[in-house]
Amino acid sequence: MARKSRRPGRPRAEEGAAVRERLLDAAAELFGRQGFARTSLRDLASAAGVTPAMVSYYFGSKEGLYSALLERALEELLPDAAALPGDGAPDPEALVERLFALVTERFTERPWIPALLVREVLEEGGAFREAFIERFASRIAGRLVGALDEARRGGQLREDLDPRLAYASLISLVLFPLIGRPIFERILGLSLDEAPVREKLKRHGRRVFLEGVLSREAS
Amino acid sequence: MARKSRRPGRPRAEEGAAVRERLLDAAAELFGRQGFARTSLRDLASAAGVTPAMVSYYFGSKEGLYSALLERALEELLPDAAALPGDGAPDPEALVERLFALVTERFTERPWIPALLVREVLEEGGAFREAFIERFASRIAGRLVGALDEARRGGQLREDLDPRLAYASLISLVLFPLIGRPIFERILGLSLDEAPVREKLKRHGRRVFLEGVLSREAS
DNA sequence: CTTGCAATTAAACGAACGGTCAATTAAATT
DNA sequence: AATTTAATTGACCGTTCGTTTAATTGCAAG
Repeated sequence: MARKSRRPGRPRAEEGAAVRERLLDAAAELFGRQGFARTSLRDLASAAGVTPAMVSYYFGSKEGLYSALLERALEELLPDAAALPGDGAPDPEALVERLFALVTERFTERPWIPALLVREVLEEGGAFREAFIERFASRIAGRLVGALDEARRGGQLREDLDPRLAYASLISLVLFPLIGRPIFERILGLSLDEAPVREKLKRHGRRVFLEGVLSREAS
Repeated sequence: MARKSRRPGRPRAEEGAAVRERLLDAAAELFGRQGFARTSLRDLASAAGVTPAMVSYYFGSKEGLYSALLERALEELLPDAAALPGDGAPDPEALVERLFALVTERFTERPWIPALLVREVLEEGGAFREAFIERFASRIAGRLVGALDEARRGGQLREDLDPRLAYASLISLVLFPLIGRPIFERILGLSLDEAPVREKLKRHGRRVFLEGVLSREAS
């Protein structure tokens, strides 16, 4: 990776990608794989082919690089979130289908996203938990709980359903197989790299959730 | 916590609990709350009221203390796992009820267990993943998948159900609300400290899963 | 009562860490 | 062409970490 040691000084303009971007890429890779604390500035710099001082230069500190990375990751997910439920027409089946498809595909094509989620949101003291809740989870939760409740009042879902618990179940069914992917794959002998398996998983999850919450008459 | 600094030497026999146990307790608390890397030996020792050298003395190293802790945690959970499915009589409803009750109660009364699960099993590179899969997850998975498949062949569950995916859904519904407990509690305004909320959650999870997998005729 | 082992402390060690800085080179501006 | 600014390095700093060691004290065995 890192070319042989260079002399100091500003490099010629022709060469490769911006250092800032390479540092962010290296951070996504290494923080996702081994976590924030276990990744040293020296690791990061060497993966990006520069010296640790560049982290200070571009991001002020290791924490700064981390914030920038999370910022970028969040930015990538926001359009997905925005495209989720049609606020006006509460069609729970379409919403659920869309949610399963979105999460399953995004999280398999960019496996460092669930890894970061585990490390920085689920984990006690995770650096990203606050930002994630404020700017992401609570917004989505609000809309989904609202949509579920509306569908319930419209008679599509079971009368006695608590929409908050339904939301928790939905998120569990959608997220946990991908968050626990390495473990499930090993003990069940499945591979989400294969598209047909992903399809089966989506179809199965959708069905369990919908059968579990739809009202009997409406189904 | 730690009494004023003592002179060296072996302490009088009368006083409190064994140092080894106090170190394990402190490790459960601190590793669960702030993680392995962010917990220094000095933190640990001070929480246990001794000096960091005691960790070397009793466990050889910080890693050794960690292994001993995980060992103890696993030992605590094994009886629960053993008491799970009656191998002979596949009654999915009873099994599911037992599983929800067990996990929900254990994980709320000892919140450092889900925290450790996140950190050391779910997390990429978690130190406990291998041991957990070998000695715990794969055994439970084998038995549960078997029980689910048997129930399916017996006509209690949907004919077209893949028991491995059903297992994944079951585990997701049982585990994720507790693993993501702090986040769910915040964005949904619930508190699992209250027993009635726990009961509602169990009942809801059980129902979603069972409605999602039971065959229509048999229910 | 003595001798030796067990348990503990204070002090210190070397390694690794995050971070800073002067020096250096190239590009941009005047 | 001269000057300023941007980007980069290598060397270094102070801190913190996990671990080791020597000294110290109590207890058990002979």
